[in-house]
Amino acid sequence: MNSPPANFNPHLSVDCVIFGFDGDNLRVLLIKRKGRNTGGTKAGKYKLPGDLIHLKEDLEGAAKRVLAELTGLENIFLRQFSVFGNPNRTTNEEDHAWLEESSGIPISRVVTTAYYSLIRIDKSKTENENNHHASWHKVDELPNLVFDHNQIVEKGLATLRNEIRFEPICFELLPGKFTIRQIQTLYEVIFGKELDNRNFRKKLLKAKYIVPLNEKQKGVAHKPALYYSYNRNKYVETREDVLYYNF
Amino acid sequence: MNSPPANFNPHLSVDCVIFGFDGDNLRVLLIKRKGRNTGGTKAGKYKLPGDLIHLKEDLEGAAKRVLAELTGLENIFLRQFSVFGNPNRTTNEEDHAWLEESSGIPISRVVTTAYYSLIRIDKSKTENENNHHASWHKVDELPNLVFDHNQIVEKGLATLRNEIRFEPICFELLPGKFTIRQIQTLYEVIFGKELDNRNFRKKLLKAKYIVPLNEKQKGVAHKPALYYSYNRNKYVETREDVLYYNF
DNA sequence: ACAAAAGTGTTGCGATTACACCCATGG
DNA sequence: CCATGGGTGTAATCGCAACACTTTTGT
Repeated sequence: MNSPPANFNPHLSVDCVIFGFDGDNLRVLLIKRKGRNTGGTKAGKYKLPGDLIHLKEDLEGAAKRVLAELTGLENIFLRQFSVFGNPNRTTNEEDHAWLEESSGIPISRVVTTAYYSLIRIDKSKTENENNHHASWHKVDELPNLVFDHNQIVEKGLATLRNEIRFEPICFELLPGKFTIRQIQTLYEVIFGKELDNRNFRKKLLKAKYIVPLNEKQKGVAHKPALYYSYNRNKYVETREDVLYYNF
Repeated sequence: MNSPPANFNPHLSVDCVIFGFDGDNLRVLLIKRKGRNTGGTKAGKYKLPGDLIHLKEDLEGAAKRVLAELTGLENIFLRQFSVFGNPNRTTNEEDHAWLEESSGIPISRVVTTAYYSLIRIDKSKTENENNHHASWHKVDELPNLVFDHNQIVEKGLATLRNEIRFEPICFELLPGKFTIRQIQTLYEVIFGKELDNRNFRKKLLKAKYIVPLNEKQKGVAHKPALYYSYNRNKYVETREDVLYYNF
């Protein structure tokens, strides 16, 4: 009925859990599914950004492609964390119909490799600048997603929660200059609990890769905070993992 | 030229890095590749146990199937750790020929999901009891494996090294009753360094899930060691992670 | 002057390290 | 009685947790 696979493999996909931090909340970038059904009653379920893998394409390459299309950014933090291959993950009727329709080929089961990615919201294309109907959603107030995408987010979040304790990857989520308080808030929302701020700064500022700038906040109605920046080289050289949170 | 896929998906496989501990060394279970070439000049390269995924089969199910066939064991420790999907991972000519021959179908690129598994060598079928030409190899003296299997082992080992620091999974590798020294040796070979045995026991024996038995070693030419066993329930109940090695 | 968030030090406790000798057994 | 590896305690140090007040700014 349909022609054989054209440029992509009908069994393999990547999906990206893209995290961003708006200063108060950890958010995930979702897109609204396009397709015939969009106008119907069940219009526009949300899904994770993802795509089938092109023939001859690397998995990570596919993830980067999806990311670049969506956010306009290259060289962003990207890490594989799991594979989802349950044979009935795509058997929900509506989901399956959409799959075949949007890919144009008959599809039985899709195994997806899941990546999580950390981006600076301010650097990304805004929600309206791309034509993917993308939007940022609070990670703890997500709508129902297609397939097993809720599960994928959950596992991606668990991975982030774990890895951020040992590696200074939080800076991928923060602007180029930031205050210590911003880092602390980020940790607090990721761990879901408050941290003692004296102890937090003490620990954090031992890290030589967090360097103070000669610049303070402006226009705030309280003592302005000092800005810092992250020196990746200092981390790579020394590999000192001062961040070691046992929450 | 060939008939379409019969019972399995030609793009998806699982591979298992099966670790065992013989009392002195960490070992990996390898099988010798069967096929026409076996008799030829380049006879019998080693590979990881693995297989293509059956249609409608779960990824983890496939890994369990491979494991059960090979070792005769069910319910063994199994954990997904990565996906390898580089499009030229199977392009080595010899490897690729073997792939198509043994599967009977034309194959372009195979994405494999890698699992690592911990088993008690003594409980497994012996090397001769199965007909897969399986053998245990010291993890630091592996031969050249097919495809990217050396890389897969390396990453599996790195994962094990990390996870064993936080979870009491070492018992999966030890016999039902064991001495503290055995655990220590296991950690030493995995971390590749010696540990202070007074401090090691002190830390270890705080864990309530390691319970002393009323039995000692017999027939050793020195003070016999006390045997202990692992109480999984005590761990699951309390989740006390006393194992916390910062090697 | 007031509100609001930034920034700062000390003390007690528990965990980690370093380190050396006696014990039980088989041969 | 000797060789072998099992098993034990203490003291010094380090890192972590708990905790409250002063500073700087805008209004």
